[in-house]
Parts: sequence; C-alpha cells; structure tokens
Amino acid sequence: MDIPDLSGLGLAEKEQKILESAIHVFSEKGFSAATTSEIAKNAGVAEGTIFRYFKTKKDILRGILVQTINIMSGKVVIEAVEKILNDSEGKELRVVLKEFIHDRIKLVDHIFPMARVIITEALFHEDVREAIYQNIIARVMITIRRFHKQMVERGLIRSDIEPELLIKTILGNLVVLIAQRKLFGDKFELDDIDKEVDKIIDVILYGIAGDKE
Amino acid sequence: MDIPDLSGLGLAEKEQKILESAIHVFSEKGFSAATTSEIAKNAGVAEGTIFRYFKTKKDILRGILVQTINIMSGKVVIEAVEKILNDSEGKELRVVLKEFIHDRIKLVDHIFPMARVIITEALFHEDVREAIYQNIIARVMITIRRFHKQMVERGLIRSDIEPELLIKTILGNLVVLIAQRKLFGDKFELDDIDKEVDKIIDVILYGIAGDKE
Amino acid sequence: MDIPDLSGLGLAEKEQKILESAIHVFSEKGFSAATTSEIAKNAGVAEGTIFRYFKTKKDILRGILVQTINIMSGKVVIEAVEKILNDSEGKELRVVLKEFIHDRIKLVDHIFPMARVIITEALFHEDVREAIYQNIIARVMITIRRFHKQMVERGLIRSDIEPELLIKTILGNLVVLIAQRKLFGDKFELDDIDKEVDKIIDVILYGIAGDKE
Amino acid sequence: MDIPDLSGLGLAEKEQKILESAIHVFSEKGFSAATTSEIAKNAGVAEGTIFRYFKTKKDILRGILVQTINIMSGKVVIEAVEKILNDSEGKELRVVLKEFIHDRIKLVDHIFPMARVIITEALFHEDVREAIYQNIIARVMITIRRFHKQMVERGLIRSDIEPELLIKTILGNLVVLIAQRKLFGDKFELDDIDKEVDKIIDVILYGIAGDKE
DNA sequence: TATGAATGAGAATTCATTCAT
DNA sequence: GATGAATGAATTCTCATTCAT
Repeated sequence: MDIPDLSGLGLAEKEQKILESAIHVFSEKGFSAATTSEIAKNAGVAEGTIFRYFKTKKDILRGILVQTINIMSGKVVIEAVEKILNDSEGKELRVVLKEFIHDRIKLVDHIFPMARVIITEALFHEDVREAIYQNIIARVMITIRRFHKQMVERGLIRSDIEPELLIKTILGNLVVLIAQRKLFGDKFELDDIDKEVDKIIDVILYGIAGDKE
Repeated sequence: MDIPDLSGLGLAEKEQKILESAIHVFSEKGFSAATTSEIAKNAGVAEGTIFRYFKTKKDILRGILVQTINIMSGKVVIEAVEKILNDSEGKELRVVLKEFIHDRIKLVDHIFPMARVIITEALFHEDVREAIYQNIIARVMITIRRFHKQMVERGLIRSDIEPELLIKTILGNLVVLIAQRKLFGDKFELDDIDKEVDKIIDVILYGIAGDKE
Repeated sequence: MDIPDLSGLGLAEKEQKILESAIHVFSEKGFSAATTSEIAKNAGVAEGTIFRYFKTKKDILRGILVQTINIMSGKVVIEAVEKILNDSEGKELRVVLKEFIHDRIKLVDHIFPMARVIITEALFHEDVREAIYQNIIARVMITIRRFHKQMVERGLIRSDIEPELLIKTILGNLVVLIAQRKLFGDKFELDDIDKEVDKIIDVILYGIAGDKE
Repeated sequence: MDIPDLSGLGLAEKEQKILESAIHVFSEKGFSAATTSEIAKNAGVAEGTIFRYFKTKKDILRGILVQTINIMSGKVVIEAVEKILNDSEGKELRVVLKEFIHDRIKLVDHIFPMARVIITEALFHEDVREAIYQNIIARVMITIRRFHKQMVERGLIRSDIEPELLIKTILGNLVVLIAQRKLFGDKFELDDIDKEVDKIIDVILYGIAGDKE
C-alpha cells in the first residue's frame, strides 16, 4: 500500500519523511494507537526531531490533513475531474463515466492509507468534516455542476436528475466497489475490475428495473 | 444520538450500563482515545467494576461487537429483511424498496453510535471485517438472493442484474444518503427525507441516462 | 505436595479450610503474589468469608505461622525429638541418628508447603525469625542438650563437641539433603534415600579426613 | 547490607543505579511486595525511566539474576574456587578448608541482598533453579571433582567419600553457619568467627563420634 | 453467618514531550 | 539542527477490603 509522494511541496526533507511515515503508521493503527516513537523509527529520524517540525502529535495529523487536502483538492482531484469534463465534449456518457471511475479507483488505490486516516477522523471530528467539505466537496461540486449541465444539454442525462443526485449515485456505487475491493477483497472473486465497472455503469445509466416495472 | 437498548439480553445491570457507556464514549472518541476512567464515570460505576465484567479494555470492544452483531444480524437485520421480502409478494418493486430504505435509515439512526465504532475498527482490523462478513453480510446475502429471484421471475428486475450487483447498487445509494445526513447534515438542506428517498429509488430503478444516450 | 492436617485444633470448619487453602496458595506463589480471591476459590468459600475469620490478608499469614509453630513445636517437633531421645537409651548413635533423620525427612515432606512460606517470610521479617527462634529453636535446644549430655556420658559423642555444634552439623547435612531432594530432585539420580542417609551419617560420625590428614 | 558493585559491566549509569536499587528493594521486601515506584525513588530516577531499560518489572528481576550469575559464576565463584584449589598443592586439608570457608563467608556477606532475592525466587520457580544449576552448581562441580581427586590421591580425604558427598558436607555446615550469622546473629554470642570455623572444620574432618561409637 | 458484587487506592506500564549535549 | 535519554502525567489493570442482602 504505497504512500503518496509528498515531494515538490516545499517541505524540508525530514519533514516530508516524517509525514510519509506518519501516514503509514496512522493508517496501520489509527491516530490514537500510533506512537511518535514508531513514526520516528519508521521515518529514520530521532523522536525529538519530530517535535522540531510539529509542535504536537496532533499537529502531525493536521499536517497530513493539509497535505491530503492539498493533493486531493489540488492537482489530483480538481485537475482530474476537470480533465475528464473537458475531454468529455463529444464522448458518450458511458465512456466518460468509465474513464472517471477507473481514474478514481486508481486515485483511491494510491491514497488509501491517507484516506483511511481521514475517514476515521472525519467520523469523529466535525472540524475535519468541515475541512473536507470546504476544500474538496464544495469545490468538486462546482465542476460537477458544469459537467451536469453539459450532459443534460446534450440529452445524455435525464433533465430531472439534479447535479447532487448525479454525484451521489456515482459516488455511492464507487464507494461500495472500492470498499469491496479494499476491505473484502478476499471474499469475492471479482470479475476483472473492468467488467465490474462496466456492470456498475450499466446500472447507473439504465437502472435495475425490468420491463414489467 | 441514542444508544441502542441492550436490555433483555440477559446482561447484569451494571454490565449493561458499562456497555452502553462504552458505546457512547467509543463513539465520541474512538476506541483508543477513550479511557476506561471516562467509561466508568459515564456509567456511574467505579473504574474497577469495569474489569469485573471485562478482562481488558479490548474486551469491552469485543463485547460491543458481539452485541452489535447480535442485534444487527439477529432480530434486526435478518428479520427486517425477511419481513420486507415476505411482504413483497404482490407489491411494486418501488414500494418494496421504499419500505426497505426507510427501514434501514431508521435502523442506522438507531445504531449509529455503535456503527461508527464498528466501521473504525473494521477499517483497521481484519478480524472485525471477518466477523462482519460472516455474521452479517453472508447471512443477508442469502435472503437477498431469494428476493432477487422472486423479483426477476416477476419481471420487476432486469434478468441480467446479478444479486450482488442488486445489493451493491441499493447499498451504495443508501450509504451516501446516510453519510450525507449523519456527517454533513448541516451542509445540505435536504428535502424532506421522503422526497430524497423517492429520487434515489427512481435512479436505482431507471438510471440516469437521458433519451439520447 | 500435601497440606498438613489442621483438624483437631479447635478451628471452625471454614477457618480450617481457608488456612489449608492459604498454605497451598502461598506455597505456590509466595505471600505477596497470592490473591485472596484464589485462596477463597481454592477453599470453596466466598471471598468475603475470608475476612470474617481474618481481618487482613496478613492475618492469614500470621494464622499459618501460628498453626505451623503449633504443629511443629507442639506435637510434631518436640514430641518426635523427645521420643527419639527417650528411645535412644541403649541404642547405637548411628541408629538413633538414622531414625532421627528419616523422621525429619518425613516431617519436611509433610510440611514443605508451609515450610516454603515460612522460610520466605523468615528471610524478610525479623518478627518471623523471632517466633521461629522462641517457639522452635529454643525449645528444641533444651531437648538436644539432654540428648547431647546422655550421648557424651555414654562416650558416643566426643566430649569436646558442644550441643550447638552437634545440632548444627546434623541440621546442616539435613538441610542440604532435603534441598537437593526438593529443589533439584531431577538433577541427581539419588541412590535410594536410605543409602544416602547412611553415607551422611557416616560423615557426621567420622568426618571426611583420610589417614594421612 | 551492602549492594554488590555492578560497575565495569558495561551498563549505562542509570541502568546500573536501577539494578542496584532493585536489588536493595527486592532484598528488603521480596519481588512481589516491592514496587517500581520505590525502586525508582531509591535509584533517583523517574519511574518511567525504569521501563526504558527493563520492559517489565519481571525483567528487572531477570536482570538481577543475570548479573548475579555473572558475578557469582564468573569472576567470583569459579575463580575463587580454582584459586583455592590451585593453591592447595602442598597444604594441609584443614588449611585449605579454612581459607575456602572464610572466603565463602566473605562472598556471602557481600552478595547477601542478591542471594536473598535469588533464594526466594528459587523456592518458587523451577526456571530460576535451573539457571542456578546450569550456571553455578554444574560448573562448580567440575572444579570440586578435580579438588577431590587431588585430595584423595594425597590421602587427605577418605577414598570412600564421593565428590558429591564432600561438597554436600562442606556446603551443609557452611549454610548453617551463615544462616545463624545472618538471620539469628543476635541470638548466639558467637565466638569470634575464626574459632567457629575451626570447630566446624574439625567436625567436617573427624566427625562427632566418641571413642565408644 | 455467608455471600459476592462493588469499590477505590495503588500498582505497572505507556508515551508525548522536553532538553542537555 | 538533530539527537535520544529522561521525564511524569495519564492510563490500564489488580486486588484487598467492605457491605447490602
């Protein structure tokens, strides 16, 4: 489970190593159960060094949140969503969705250690949820709305589907797919991921109703 | 955020109070950040009393998992799912789904404190995931398959939708709906929950595709 | 390792059971490491019952000491020593010693659990040593002195050997023999105990010196 | 009651202080009754510091055993025994024994605090006995056998006395002498120790038998 | 009298944080 | 800047003792 690359963010070398190590350790054990000693060992620095860069253990977590939000909302999230949106001009919705979902799966594979930490903290702390909302959700929504508008205008999405409903449906299916892969990967012999995604897109597009419904 | 009622499970009075308190405290802070001292204070017992009923702090968590799985997989989950399945005989799929989703929302509202603890632990511990899978997922799947078969036979569900895909779609949409209500409830002025559910069911049934797709 | 019989000492039935259990548990783990809970369980009484008979845990120990001293100094020690002394009238010293040592070995086998507790406490507490001295050593010395006098008069013991030296030599050899059997029994293939005792008596009587010394 | 010097064993300064303090406190109260808090106070370190050097309280005890066995079996025991053996070439047995016993008394005076801890643990734990046997008894026996052989060849020891019997007799008399001095020192106005030793050696060499036996 | 649930003082242990080197 | 030994407050856990039934 690889750790996202934090280089090129203007961090001191040791600071970066500490953050990477912290993501790893927090992700293995959760914030409270992780120890600064283990983070230090893992980062190859002395325990005291951690406290040169981060006043408290909690600050390390805050550092991770900041980095994660930078990465997710910055380069990765917005850019990627925009790219797919902009590339979507002439394409079928099915194709756009497929690219989007595969791209998101790759992203989550990449940031899963971070994500696990964030999810846990978000479950317990309002301020983390607030940060996620302000920095990620709200900004992504802007892009999504433009995408939604374009698709509706091209008649590819039903006009009575609101942008919120659109993202919720896609997100919902995505979440379950990822949870299944990441948490219960050994329980289900998944078809190859490609087929799996195709099936989900089919349901997103046309629903489950039979002809008698 | 109310604590599920543990009475009638054959627990000693203090044991029940401790478990309820533990659910509350774990749910507020997570397992590691919670202290036995706080659990005791909250339960109105001496700290030592906790350890008469639970050998270690970890055992309290295990106790909660056991109770939760009892409650969820026992009475609540299986029974409820079966009830809806059995009641579904002549009904439209839309109506069955609506009852099902409302019922699940009510359930989650009820057990959210517990659920939050379980989710966190499941994210970090394989054995918790295993317990969830064996006691809940695997058992619910049996019921779902029967439901799926019935619906397909009546032509209410497309015959090319597998049971796994069915549950994943419903679950995915449900998860996002609940997360939105529970975690970002202040961000979205939700239409009343009834309309919200209707919209989701509409998407589940017919998808998002416009007539040009 | 059997527990000495405390019946016929005018103790209440439960009190006796508690003492017997305490000897067993103290002997297995030492006083501090033993718990009243285990003593109670082992005695087949409730934990609270212990404190009806003994104000504190320490009092149980004191009870054991008292019983032990009663048993050892009372019936067992004095009587036995006197018996051997009185029976010694016409006998060879070798025979008297043999009876005495065998009898002591049997006694220690019998009271080893108690003895282990006493030794430990004696190592650490002056008052226990004092009790041992007053109740056992000092009283036994009286008998020994009579025995010594008789033996010296009969010319069976060198006249320049003082009673203290006599008892110390016998006791020293006895202690090592018993320690070897009880603590390192698996290390030495002992000849049968009878031969072992004969050899020791031989050394006690005639020493180790060769003819050149 | 002085604590053996642990310097020059390559221990960190605090580690040494903790061990010395632990020997002192264990020796005063026994292992279970001693508290890490008292050990820390006595060593002049914070309680937490103890656990930087020893994972658990039990490890401190193990540390003491290791040091004791190092000291006893290493420099002190083996060397001393060998020295006396090698110096015994032309000497009378009486003189060799006298040197040996005086040397052992000095040793025990030195390590009595440690010895008390070890004896207590040995009474209750097979593994401690095993360590004592392997590291001390078994090794000393090798030297003793050579000594025995030499003495028998020179006709200073009866040829029918086996080495085991030799060491047991000497040890037995030594143990009682030391116990008397250390535990009941106030009870007996000892002749000066020198005379006391002479008497014991006399008995070891020639026994107690009078001319009529 | 006997019980055993409940207590709470105190024990071992952990770990974030400090600071002299 | 970097280190890591030292700290001590906080935490989990134990257990002798009490007391209502």
